[in-house]
Amino acid sequence: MPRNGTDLKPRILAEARRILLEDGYTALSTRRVASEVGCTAAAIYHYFENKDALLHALIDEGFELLHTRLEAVPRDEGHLRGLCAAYVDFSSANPEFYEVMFHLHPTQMERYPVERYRAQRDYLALLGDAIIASRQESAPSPESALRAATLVWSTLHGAISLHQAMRIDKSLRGPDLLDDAIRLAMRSVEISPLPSQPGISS
Amino acid sequence: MPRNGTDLKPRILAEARRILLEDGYTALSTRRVASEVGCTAAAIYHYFENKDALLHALIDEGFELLHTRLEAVPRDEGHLRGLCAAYVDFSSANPEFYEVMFHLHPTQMERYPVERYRAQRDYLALLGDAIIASRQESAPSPESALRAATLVWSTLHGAISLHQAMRIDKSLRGPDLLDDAIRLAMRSVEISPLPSQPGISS
DNA sequence: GTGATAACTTATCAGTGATAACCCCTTCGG
DNA sequence: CCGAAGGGGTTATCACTGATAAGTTATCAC
Repeated sequence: MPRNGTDLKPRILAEARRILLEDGYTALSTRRVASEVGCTAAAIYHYFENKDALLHALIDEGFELLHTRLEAVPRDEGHLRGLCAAYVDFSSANPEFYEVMFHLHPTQMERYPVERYRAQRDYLALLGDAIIASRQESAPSPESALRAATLVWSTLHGAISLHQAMRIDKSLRGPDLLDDAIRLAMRSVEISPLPSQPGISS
Repeated sequence: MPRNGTDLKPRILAEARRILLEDGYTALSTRRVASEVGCTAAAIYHYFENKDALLHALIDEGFELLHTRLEAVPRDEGHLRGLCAAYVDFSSANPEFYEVMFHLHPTQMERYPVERYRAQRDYLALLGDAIIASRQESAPSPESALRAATLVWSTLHGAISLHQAMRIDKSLRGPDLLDDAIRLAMRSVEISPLPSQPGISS
């Protein structure tokens, strides 16, 4: 039972989230979290197996936040476009969340199985449903919808990634690239099936 | 003058490159490099201002390699498609290079100005030229060619990034996503200008 | 009360990037 | 031929990082 008044676990999570959002991923160290919580670094290991577990809890939060954002998109005829815009908006509003959610490679975080990223299937399913709904005349199979959704996601992610890594040319405005990516993602499902898709039967 | 026989700088670079390619970015530490070179960690700081400078030299190598790969693409009617395929091939053949070249954020490597990534303008220029050449009937302006090239690049990068970070669904084959991205990137310039591009006059 | 157990702390380890101070070998001016 | 200069390193050390083992304290069940 807590001898420090309140339970430490939510406070650790809160401080870690604050540090991540305010000072970025590199500033997130166990000692820093501990000092702001008011405990010892070793205490964190009673609530989280290791630092990656703590980080993973934050990633879960990020996926949950993204999920609510995407669920809030009205399911009208502009559902797919709204999902794309909401995804990009989420990345711009929470760049630190986006970074740890999608940019941390297994190289840097190898302890956790990909299975825990199950929440990502949620938004892929959302995207897939929207894609199926957007072409009710020739409804694609679930598999090809998943593949098309992955391509949409990938298109948006590419622009977001380059934008956040500040790799695009200075003469280009970042938001323009993001807009272009959204338009292209929409196009990718309008004109699909793309020619010569070996893995797709339809 | 070298008292260790050969000059240490190329050997440091060689060992660092080997460690990066064989054991990945996280295994690349100054002490590890030093031990494999046969010197002390502090010696590295005589040849490189800090670890980031060493890493940056490797990134330069990566850009040079990518540059030669792209330059080798025949400039025929399939130039643009060849560039896309060569870019994707490079990322698959040299994932560790690709990671440090395009995935390291300023958060993790903040000492170096974006200007040193000038080599990236080379392949953007290559892409832009290929785009201009591919539509000689209505040649786009250099600015819109740069913008279109960035979108092509972004589309490829998105698929590569998700593939390398192992974020795509297990039921999907990674190469399929990469192929889809190449096709979509080609489509993006065939159907461009995309509708309602605020920043483009043509 | 007494034991068990959860909730910590203290001490410590191994490894990281980085720096200051020193040493040693070569080279060059005289 | 000799002594100063200086590049090419080394040793020692600092301030960090994540992580663990062992000890301590508070709380709860009985």
